[in-house]
Amino acid sequence: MGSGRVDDVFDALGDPGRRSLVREIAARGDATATELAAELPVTRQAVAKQLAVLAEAGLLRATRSGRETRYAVTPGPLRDAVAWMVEVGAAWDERLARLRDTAAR
Amino acid sequence: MGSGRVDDVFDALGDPGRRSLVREIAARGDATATELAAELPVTRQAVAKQLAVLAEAGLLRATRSGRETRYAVTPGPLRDAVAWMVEVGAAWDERLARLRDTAAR
DNA sequence: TTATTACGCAACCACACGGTTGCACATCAA
DNA sequence: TTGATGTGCAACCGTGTGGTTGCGTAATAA
Repeated sequence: MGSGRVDDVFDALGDPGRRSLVREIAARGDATATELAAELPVTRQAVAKQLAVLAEAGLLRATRSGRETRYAVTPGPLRDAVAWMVEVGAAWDERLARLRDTAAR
Repeated sequence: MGSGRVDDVFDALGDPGRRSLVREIAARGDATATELAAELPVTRQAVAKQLAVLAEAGLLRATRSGRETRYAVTPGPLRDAVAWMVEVGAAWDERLARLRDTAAR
């Protein structure tokens, strides 16, 4: 169950840098590669690469307007990943199943 | 918040093979490296290495009895990871609500 | 127009890491 | 004891990938 998309999400979230990007974008609402790179010790191209991976995994949505491309968080895949964790956890600990209510919302 | 332990969990779950191991152990209840490797196209040492990573992240608990070491899932860290995802998702939702208010005006 | 800004793409590089082989030690059965 | 089984540790290897530099192009500003 839910292995296809969920796998991509975990792969994408497997990198600390990418997790920071998701966190930052979620906090800002949206952002461009240039904006994000401005406050990081890496180049814009590096950030753009990671944003591409996140977008490929479905975690971000890219919208180009004029000469800039803005990225925003797509909560759907996150919910799938949460479901996976709850599922695995539920097999071992029924207490975790209660989180399903909170997460499913 | 939620950066220390959660980061280890995502790093550990970032590998497809390790996710399979967690899934399998959760289904069995517990298992040893030898048992798991018996049904995989990799060596016991490879499995043992991954189990060590998972245990280091707090996802597994190792219990040695006699000459065998059995691993079982520890649900705590999974809960933290779920919390992180819900948190990020919530931040997005909040932002979205704010945009909705602005647009309605 | 010219200059500037923001992207995207393509090589290239270095290092982390998953996997392997080999070996030594501990435990249980004979 | 001897033999089989289960681990753990160390060294080595190949590759995936995050990061960089460099360049070409589209969109705004002057």
